[in-house]
Amino acid sequence: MSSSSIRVRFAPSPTGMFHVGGARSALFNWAFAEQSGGAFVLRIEDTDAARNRPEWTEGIISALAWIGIHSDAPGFEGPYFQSSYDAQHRAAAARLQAEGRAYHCTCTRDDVKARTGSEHMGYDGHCRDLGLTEGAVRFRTPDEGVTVVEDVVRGTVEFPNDAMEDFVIVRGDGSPLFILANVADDLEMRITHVVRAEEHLSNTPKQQLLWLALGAQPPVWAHVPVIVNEQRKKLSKRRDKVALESYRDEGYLAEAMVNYLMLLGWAPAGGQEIMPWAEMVPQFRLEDVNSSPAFFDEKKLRAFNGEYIRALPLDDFIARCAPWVEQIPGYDPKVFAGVAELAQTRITVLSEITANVDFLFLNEPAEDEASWTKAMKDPAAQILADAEQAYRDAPWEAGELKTRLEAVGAAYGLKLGKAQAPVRVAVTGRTIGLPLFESLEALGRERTLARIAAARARLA
RNA sequence: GGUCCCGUCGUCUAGUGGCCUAGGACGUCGCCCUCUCAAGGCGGUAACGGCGGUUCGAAUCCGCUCGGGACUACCA
Repeated sequence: MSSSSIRVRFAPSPTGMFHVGGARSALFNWAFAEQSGGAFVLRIEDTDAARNRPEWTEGIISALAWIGIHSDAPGFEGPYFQSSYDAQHRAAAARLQAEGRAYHCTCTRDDVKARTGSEHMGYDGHCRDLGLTEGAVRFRTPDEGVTVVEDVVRGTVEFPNDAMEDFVIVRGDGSPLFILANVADDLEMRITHVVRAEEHLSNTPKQQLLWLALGAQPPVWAHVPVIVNEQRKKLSKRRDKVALESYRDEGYLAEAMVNYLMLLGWAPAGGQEIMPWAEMVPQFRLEDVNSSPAFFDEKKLRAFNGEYIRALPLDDFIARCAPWVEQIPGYDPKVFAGVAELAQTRITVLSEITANVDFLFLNEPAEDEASWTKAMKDPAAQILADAEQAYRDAPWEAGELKTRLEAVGAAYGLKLGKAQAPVRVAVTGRTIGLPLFESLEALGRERTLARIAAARARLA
């Protein structure tokens, strides 16, 4: 890998399950780093001890690995933990104070409100020149002019300085805040491009001021659009299904998830959407990323997943189903291998494999009341009786089983489409499923006849 | 309230002044195929938020307006 000086970072805080929005940001960073042979730095922003938990950190690392961002891949650096850079953060704050760029302040929110008479007005600069030696530390922002942020996806964005309050960079207890720690770390880790979600855009002028005050050249900024729900609100951990892990557990393929996520806010040239990672990377451009929010559409994700499942070589498909089918009591890998191909076009998430093949392994087919009432109508009892008769001595092969059931149905003026329904439900428990006669062949004569008999008994 | 961002089919997008009677994908609807269900094939549906301007010509440029969103903590 040709190494470049490009260094990006992904800096999640471990305060919950790993989010699809975070995954998308990570992927954009990863693609950008990979295409230039640059570095991708993973930094866990764990300075909010009250909300952090080690298992969330583990979750981030394993979720990143799942989508192809492995800690042993070339270019990957970290994980670093923000909490272990506390000394550097404090040093940065001290330097800012020493140079008159920041000052102590003992005002409370209420003090400020009382003075300004407004909920909405920011800090009024009360302690600016008081020369206090304790309390929180605030950064002195310019009173006039504008701070210009050059953003690769948004263009030039100007923020009037008079609307920017002197913000707190260190708490009263001496611990640095995100806004400072984040900048100090990016500086320390020589980050060249900050690619993150748009929700951080309004922090950016402040951070840019911090970079400058710390004597450094700010990075290239790229604020990618947020991912929203159907209400067009930012995806929220409590309201929306956002945990990457839950998609993995449902049987979404990592390749499909990655492909889909990359398309949220970006599109490869030529209109082709299903595209492997290796082909997307070289053509990914930050400047081509859209600036409007994107809705996370699980329907489309499912469609992608179905495509990816169907494209799997059969062996691979079988292997990927293992975590689900192995949990079916009585599971037999050889039997499953025999019907797997029939199931491959019929599922869109891997977890659906269970309902398609469980009848082959369970002692009794699954109970589904709706299927039963739908299929066991009028001539059902006779059809089952005749089928049982016809199958008793039939050569146990799908084509023959089909021919015989066709004949059974014909006696009642029924096409195979109707005639097969009672048999299907008797044997598999459900009205929909794999092609019936191949299923019977796989099940075997003995169990097929037993289930037909059981259904007849229930009907009688 | 303040600051900022965004606005093409229901959704993700292509489109950067004429190739646009706006293309693709998902969804949806219909047809074909068919032992159920899928898959597959074919076809349909549906959008430039609005109003003004610039221009021979605007989805593309400008202004206004409306609508949506983010941030606004001694959280990250």
